[in-house]
Amino acid sequence: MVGSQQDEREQAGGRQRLTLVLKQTTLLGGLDEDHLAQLVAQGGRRRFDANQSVFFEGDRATGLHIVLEGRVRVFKTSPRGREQTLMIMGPGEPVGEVAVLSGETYPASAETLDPSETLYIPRQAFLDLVSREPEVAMRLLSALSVRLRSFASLIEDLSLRDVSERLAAHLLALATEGADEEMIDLDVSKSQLSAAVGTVPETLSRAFGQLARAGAIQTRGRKVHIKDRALLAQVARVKP
Amino acid sequence: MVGSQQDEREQAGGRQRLTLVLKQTTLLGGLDEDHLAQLVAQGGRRRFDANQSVFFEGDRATGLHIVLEGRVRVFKTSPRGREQTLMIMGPGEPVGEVAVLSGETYPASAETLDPSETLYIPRQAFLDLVSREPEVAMRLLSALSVRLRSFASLIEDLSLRDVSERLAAHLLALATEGADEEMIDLDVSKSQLSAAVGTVPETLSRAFGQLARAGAIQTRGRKVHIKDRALLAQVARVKP
DNA sequence: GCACTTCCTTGACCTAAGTCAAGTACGACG
DNA sequence: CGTCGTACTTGACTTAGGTCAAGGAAGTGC
Repeated sequence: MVGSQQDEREQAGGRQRLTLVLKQTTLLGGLDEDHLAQLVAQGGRRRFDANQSVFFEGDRATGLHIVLEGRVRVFKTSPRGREQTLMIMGPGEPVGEVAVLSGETYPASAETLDPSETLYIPRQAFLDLVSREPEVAMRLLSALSVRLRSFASLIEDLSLRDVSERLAAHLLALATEGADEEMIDLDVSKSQLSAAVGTVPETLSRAFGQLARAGAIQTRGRKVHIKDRALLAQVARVKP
Repeated sequence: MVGSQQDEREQAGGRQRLTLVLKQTTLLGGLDEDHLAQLVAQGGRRRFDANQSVFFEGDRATGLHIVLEGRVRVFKTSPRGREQTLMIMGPGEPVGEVAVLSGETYPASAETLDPSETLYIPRQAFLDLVSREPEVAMRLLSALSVRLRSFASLIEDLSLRDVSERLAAHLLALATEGADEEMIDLDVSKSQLSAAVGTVPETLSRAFGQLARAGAIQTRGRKVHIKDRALLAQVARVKP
């Protein structure tokens, strides 16, 4: 019976650690231990390999995921196989909440970029929580609103800017949010980057080449050195 | 004094009528008369001519508008003058709420398509209401979520579909939500329609011509007759 | 009804960017 | 380290669609 007792101890410890992780999330960080434990008990941990599907566009939406570890990419796919990334969510961020709040199905697909772990929360449990906890509702409103801003920007890019402009803006955003404002260490493949920028790998390469020949950047593998930030901002048509 | 008393009666009557209108809105329809009256008192009615600006992208976000009458278009503009419509809001719908929920500035511009009237609600008044009234918060979450779905669709269109496909899909959506599933009475100019589809008027005309020559539609001024719905759906790559 | 203005259509032209193909570079594995 | 597979780059080519211009159609005001 010794092995059985050890298993139960690890499980209790695991749950404590999980609520600790949730306490660090923006969305759920305001909840007390009891609420968090209840939420964990209603849902469940999900583990995914890298490049594994979390859900498919059109699937019936039974719940949402909070990313605990790893990254999850949300994207649309064309019949011809091209993809457009909508967003990439990291630890602490919700995925699939739109489908839980309105409609019947997931409006896009989601898959992991890395080996990942999520907390799955069934639809009703989440709706109960949000309607009872004003702070969670407010935090969720804020998160959705940030997402709408991001989508509005992407729409603007796709409609009103060419690929080099879009890439320049994307690189600037990466540099601004990174540790080093001059050296970007791309944490996704070039292929994924092209899906985020809204183009195909061939065109992305060409756009990188243009920016490099113009003297704005210099690339080596996955590293991008921003040589002339003002020029990059000019190409991107944003403030430096 | 007779004129003065009449003015006060009309104002009280106008406020009663206004709360009645608000009672019909999805967002605020669950509120009682007192709350609605309080909200009205905190904000104010705004009247706009057709094609008048409501707010500009980048302006400091002091509050949001509920459309009472008319229509308000939210859009992005490129330095070269092209426009991309994000959404068109009609009576009962909020405009600018994203900016109130996160960030400092409006992320897009808004202008009226028709002579319009709005209820302006200052930022703090709205945030107070949402945090105190769970039902309003839930309705707002649902509304934002619908909007995210709509944006995701637009992103997919702009990135993964060509103009004729986009126009076909747009016409199908209009026909589906209209009174007559075969005859669409366009309620915006062709120029505005092109901004919604993500192109320029010349290309829109050409796309209309393609769909007409293929036998899917027939146009006469602002009326579009859907002659072959299945074909239109096939072009749009959606279900009929 | 007429004149004027604005919207829409059509043609000519050019370019951005996607498709296809092949070669190079890089990463993973044994 | 060598081999293999995959990602990325580059070239050739085609096409979608935007720009510019002009004419026709429709709407507005007197």
